[in-house]
Amino acid sequence: MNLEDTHAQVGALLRQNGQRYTSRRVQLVEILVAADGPVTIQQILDLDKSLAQSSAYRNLLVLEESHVVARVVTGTEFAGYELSETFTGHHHHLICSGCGDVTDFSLSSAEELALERTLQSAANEAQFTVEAHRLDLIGTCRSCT
Amino acid sequence: MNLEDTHAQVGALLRQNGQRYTSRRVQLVEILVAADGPVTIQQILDLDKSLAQSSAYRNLLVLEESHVVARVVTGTEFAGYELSETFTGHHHHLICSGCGDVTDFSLSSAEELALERTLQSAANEAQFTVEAHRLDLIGTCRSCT
DNA sequence: CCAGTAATGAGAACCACTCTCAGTACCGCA
DNA sequence: TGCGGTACTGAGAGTGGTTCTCATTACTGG
Repeated sequence: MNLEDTHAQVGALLRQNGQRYTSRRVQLVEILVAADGPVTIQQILDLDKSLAQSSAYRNLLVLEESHVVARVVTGTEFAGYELSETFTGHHHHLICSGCGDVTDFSLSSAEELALERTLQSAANEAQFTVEAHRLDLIGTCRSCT
Repeated sequence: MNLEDTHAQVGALLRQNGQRYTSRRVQLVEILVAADGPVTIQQILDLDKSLAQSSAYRNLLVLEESHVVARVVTGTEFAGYELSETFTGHHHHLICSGCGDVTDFSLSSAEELALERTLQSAANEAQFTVEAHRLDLIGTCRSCT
């Protein structure tokens, strides 16, 4: 999805929730678009010195409630935020235990389908209704090897 | 693994780390053995009123460092603790978005092997060295349906 | 242009978690 | 069995990421 369409769709999602697509929120979305994985609040504040911490948290919450961004908890540390799968497509995370960096990766649709089938049957056994799955790899990234 | 063996092995792991297996730690392990999923600090404190909060956190940290327990971060909420996979076997989590409850489930070894092969090849592409994977299902549990 | 309402920034408040420290329990050793 | 040293414990204070409050500012519909 190109940047223009992204902004248009974010605006639509926000308006559906009775929210405005203000310049602060545009800035946040652009930061997230530029990243190839979840971004922490601290990184966002460093990238945009004029943004108040409270505004960052508040707007990310609004964006989360409008399903524009997703909050990602990778470890014991801080939370990160990334665009929701509506924009990024379904994906998973490579979490480096050395530097804490998180990057996205995807499985092929065949692999993903096989995984979903497996998970569905496991969930059926436990009488659990699946809404989503979360799959992360923990290990060492290229630059930490 | 039966309770006796569990305590013996926990004791061994702790001694390897220069730690003692005190009565407080025995209590913690017994609480975790009785659970069928991660337990929060609050639940532990409720189950054992005589345990100081600081002792709970400190001992869980010691047990974690000795690879007896694993800290599990399921959502935006609090952390939970469970016995490490040495004791429970490799497993995954069913996370109920309704009540927040977390229960364990496992895949068959064939399914698990297939998953690992898929993940390994995806990681190779990204030049990422895999240490572990984490797979959770988010949805609605039986009693919240 | 003018309410009325939503968004913003600065700082205070909150709360899960960690640290400090004085008192207690345990272990090795004679 | 007693003794010294070290680890463990509990109570409370401290820390830091996150959330709340509120006065000010910026939209938006009429």
